[in-house]
Amino acid sequence: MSRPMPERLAVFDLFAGLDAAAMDDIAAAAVERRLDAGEMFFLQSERAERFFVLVDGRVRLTQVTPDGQQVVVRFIMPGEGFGLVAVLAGNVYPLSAEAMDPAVGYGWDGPTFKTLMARHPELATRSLSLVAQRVHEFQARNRELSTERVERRIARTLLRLTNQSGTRQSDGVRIDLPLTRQDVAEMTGTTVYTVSRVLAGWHEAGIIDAGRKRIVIRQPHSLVAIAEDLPPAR
Amino acid sequence: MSRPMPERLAVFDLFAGLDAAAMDDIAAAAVERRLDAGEMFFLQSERAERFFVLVDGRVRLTQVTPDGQQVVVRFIMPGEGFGLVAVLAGNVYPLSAEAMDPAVGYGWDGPTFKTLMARHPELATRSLSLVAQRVHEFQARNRELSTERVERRIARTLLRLTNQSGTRQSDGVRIDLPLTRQDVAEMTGTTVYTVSRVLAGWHEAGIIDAGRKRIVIRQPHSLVAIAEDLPPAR
DNA sequence: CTGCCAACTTGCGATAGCGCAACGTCGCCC
DNA sequence: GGGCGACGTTGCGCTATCGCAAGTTGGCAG
Repeated sequence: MSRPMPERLAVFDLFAGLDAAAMDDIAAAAVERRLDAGEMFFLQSERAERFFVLVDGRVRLTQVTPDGQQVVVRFIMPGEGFGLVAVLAGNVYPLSAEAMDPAVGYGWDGPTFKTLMARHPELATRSLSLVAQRVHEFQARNRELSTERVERRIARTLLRLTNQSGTRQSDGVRIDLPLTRQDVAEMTGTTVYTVSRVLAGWHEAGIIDAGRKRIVIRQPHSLVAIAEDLPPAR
Repeated sequence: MSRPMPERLAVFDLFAGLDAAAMDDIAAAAVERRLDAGEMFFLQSERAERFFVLVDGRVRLTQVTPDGQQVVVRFIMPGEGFGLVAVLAGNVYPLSAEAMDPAVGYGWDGPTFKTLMARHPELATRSLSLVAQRVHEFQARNRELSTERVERRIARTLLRLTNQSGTRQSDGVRIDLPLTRQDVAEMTGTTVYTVSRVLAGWHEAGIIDAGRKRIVIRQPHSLVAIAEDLPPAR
C-alpha cells in the first residue's frame, strides 16, 4: 500500500489552509485503497471505521430503505470526501459507497482522525464547515422535495450535476456521469417512467440531448427557467 | 444581561463531558437573550452572527422558499441548540427562529466559539457529532420524502414529535407543542387539507385524539404500524 | 456480425393528493 | 357574554404522477 503524496492531498477541500508540516503528518496517517469498478468502499449499516477522500474515479452513494427501495444520495468526484459524518458520529454507515470506475481513495479511521484534529485545530474547523455544508445541501433538498413538482426537481438536479461534473462541448454541457434514468429517478424522488417522459419532452424542445446513460444540456438557461419557475423565457 | 449559570449549561448535549473549569470559561462568554412569544432569535438570510442554546421556552425553525412557501424545519426544546451550523459555516442563517412562548437562550458568536473550541478540543468534537447527527436526521427525512406516502410521513412525524416532547397522560401521550394542521403539513410536505383528513381518519379509528393545536396519541402502536407499513395490527 | 440484455420509451388506466370554496367551531378579547 | 378571527373540516372536481405491460433500441460480448 503506497504512501499518499502530501502534495496531492493539499488540493482537497478538507485540507485547505493547512501548512506543509500538517499535511505531512496527515498524509502519513492515511491508507490508500484502490478499487475496481463495481467494488464497494463500504456498505450501509457496517460499523463506520474509516472515511475516505477520493483521489481518482467516481463514487456513487446509495441508501436502501428498510423496505428495499433504493435512493441515490449523491455522487462523489475526485477531491471530495465521503463517510466523514458517519465516522465522526461514531455510527454505522448510513449508506453504501460504490466505485463507478476504477477508483483510488485515501482513508483515515476515527481515532486517528481525532488525534489529527487535536494536533491541528484547523482540521477540526475545516471538518466542521464541510459537514455544515452537507447540512445545508440536505436541507435544501428537503425543501425541494416537499414543495416542488417533479419537473422542477429534475431540472435542479441536472443543473447541480452539471456544476459538479459538467464538461463544456460544442453543442452544450455534458454531464460526465453514466447516469441512468433510474439514477435520476432515485435522486429526485420519482420513477423511471416519469423521468423518461420529462427528458423526452425536453429533448423534443431542444433543451437537452439525451441518450443511454448520457445527458447533454444544450440550453442551460431554459433549464434554469424551469428550475426557477420563470416565465418560459423567449 | 445576567450571566448564565455554568451548572445550567452543563446539562446540554453540546457541553456533555466538559469539566467545570471549561464550563466556567464557556459560560463566561455567553450572552443571555430573553424573548417574548412571537419574537425572533434571528431571521432567515441575515448574516449568521450568533448561535443559541435554548434554556427555556420553545422555538420554531422555519424556512421560506424563494417563491414564498413556508416549511417548518423543526422545533427546538430546552437543552437543544440552533443556528450552530450557519455560524460555523460562516454563512447566512438558512432559516428563521421564532420563540413560540416567552423564551430564554444563551448565545455565542462565531469567533468567540472558535476560540473556545481551540481552548477546549472536546467542544469541537461534541460540535462535530451534533452537526453530524443533524446530517443524519435530514438524510432520513429526505429518504422519507422521496419514497413514502403522505400518511406514513405524518405518522412518523407525530411519533418523532412524541419522542421529542411527549407527556404521558391517562389517555395516551400528548404532544406538548401548539401544533397547527398547517405546521404538520409544512413538516411533512403536504397540505392542510390532507393533514386534516388523515387526522380525522385516525381520530375516527381511535388512534389519536385531536383538537385545536392539540394532538394526543392514544394508540402509539397503531401509529407505529402505519409508519412502518406493517399489517394493520389487530 | 450477430444476438442478447440492459436501458429506455410509451400507451393507458388508476389514484393519491391537491386546492378551491364554503362552511363549522373554538376560544379569546373587549 | 358576545362577536370576531384563526383554526379546522369536508365536498368536489382536477391533474400530476404512478406503475404495469408491452414494446423499441443501442451497444457490447463472443
